[in-house]
Amino acid sequence: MKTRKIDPQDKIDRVIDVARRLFVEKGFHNVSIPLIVKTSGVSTGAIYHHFANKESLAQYIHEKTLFEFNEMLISRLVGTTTVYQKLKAFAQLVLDIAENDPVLMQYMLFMRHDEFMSDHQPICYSEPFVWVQDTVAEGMACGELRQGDRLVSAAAFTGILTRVIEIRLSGVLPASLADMSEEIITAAWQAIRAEK
Amino acid sequence: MKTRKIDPQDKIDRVIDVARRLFVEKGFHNVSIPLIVKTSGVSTGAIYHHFANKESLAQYIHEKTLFEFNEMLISRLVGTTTVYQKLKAFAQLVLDIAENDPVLMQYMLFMRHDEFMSDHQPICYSEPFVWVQDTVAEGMACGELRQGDRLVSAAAFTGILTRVIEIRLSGVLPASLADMSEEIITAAWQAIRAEK
DNA sequence: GTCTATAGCCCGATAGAC
DNA sequence: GTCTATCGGGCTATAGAC
Repeated sequence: MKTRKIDPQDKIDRVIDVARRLFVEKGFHNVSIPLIVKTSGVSTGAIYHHFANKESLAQYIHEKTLFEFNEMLISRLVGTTTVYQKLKAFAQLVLDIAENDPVLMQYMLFMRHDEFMSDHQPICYSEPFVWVQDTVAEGMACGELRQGDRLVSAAAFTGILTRVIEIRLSGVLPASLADMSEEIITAAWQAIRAEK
Repeated sequence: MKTRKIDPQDKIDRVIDVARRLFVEKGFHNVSIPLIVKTSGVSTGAIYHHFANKESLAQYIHEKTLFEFNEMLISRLVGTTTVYQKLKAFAQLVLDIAENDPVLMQYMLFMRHDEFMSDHQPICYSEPFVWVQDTVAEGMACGELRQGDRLVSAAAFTGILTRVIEIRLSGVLPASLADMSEEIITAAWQAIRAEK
């Protein structure tokens, strides 16, 4: 079996990683192609050979990121049955990602997708967030959760998580989310569960 | 008393209003001076006469917006005594603003301040959010709130509000926040209050 | 497929008349 | 104080060699 000299995919993967990090750090319009070229070590020509333009690159990164997150969620849900278990698995996942792959989480939470997607769907319509809404609806139906508007309860649950992650990633919260996860998940659950 | 012909302040106020709306809608770097000129009807020269550069304009808007919000909070807190009353007043304020002055709320929640302020303080350090943290600490001390990390509880309370506002302002939540305020504030309170 | 060089555009900021 | 006209610079995207 011949060893391939240099996989072209390596270059493009490097571009994608670097560009996603830079987009998150500086915002789409503060990241120039020359900067991506300098940071990734891949030339302008190579980038434009793979992507029609800067928007296409950003859109590709967007889809790839959502897909990765969704795959992780699906694998975490294996074996969960109650609404509590499912939502806890979701919460644990986002807290884990925030600590271990902060760029992915920052992209999901803070990226202004409308800067490169004119017909942009709000992120609340992306699969994982629709899943939270459906799970919340299920919890209301079976009495585990307080009755009410499913959008509001879903937003309450995710809002706690995202805001805690936000203060952690901005450096305000000194403790790691792993250490605080029990307390965070308790707060999120109290916000939506049915009264005893 | 003479009537002034044209108050120069009018022009500059129009620039500030227009620029804040455009910054919120499109982001700092997607708003060009020519666009502000066209939208506000005030010329390039007039803008640069009042502001050293585009960053200065954005910083002025930033300070003005935070100041306005803080003033509103202070006036809403008059007469409140318990931690519940105080936090409810805060919640009611942000929900009211989100419905009545969405640009102000969008600015507070979604603006990337680091695009025009290099030494930018995270917004969680701004006066109103520090106030929430202090109030939460007060509630823990007197037993109204569940014991725990004050940053986490404060983030839980504000996170519910901001996420609900986010889905409302993005058009996903059809019901007005005024109609949902009781349910929203209940969720936020349940997240942090002491067990009965 | 990948590179360098550069065309063409729009921006922020300035100059100078009024 | 306000205007129009314009300069210099950095950007996206392309051209053409290898």
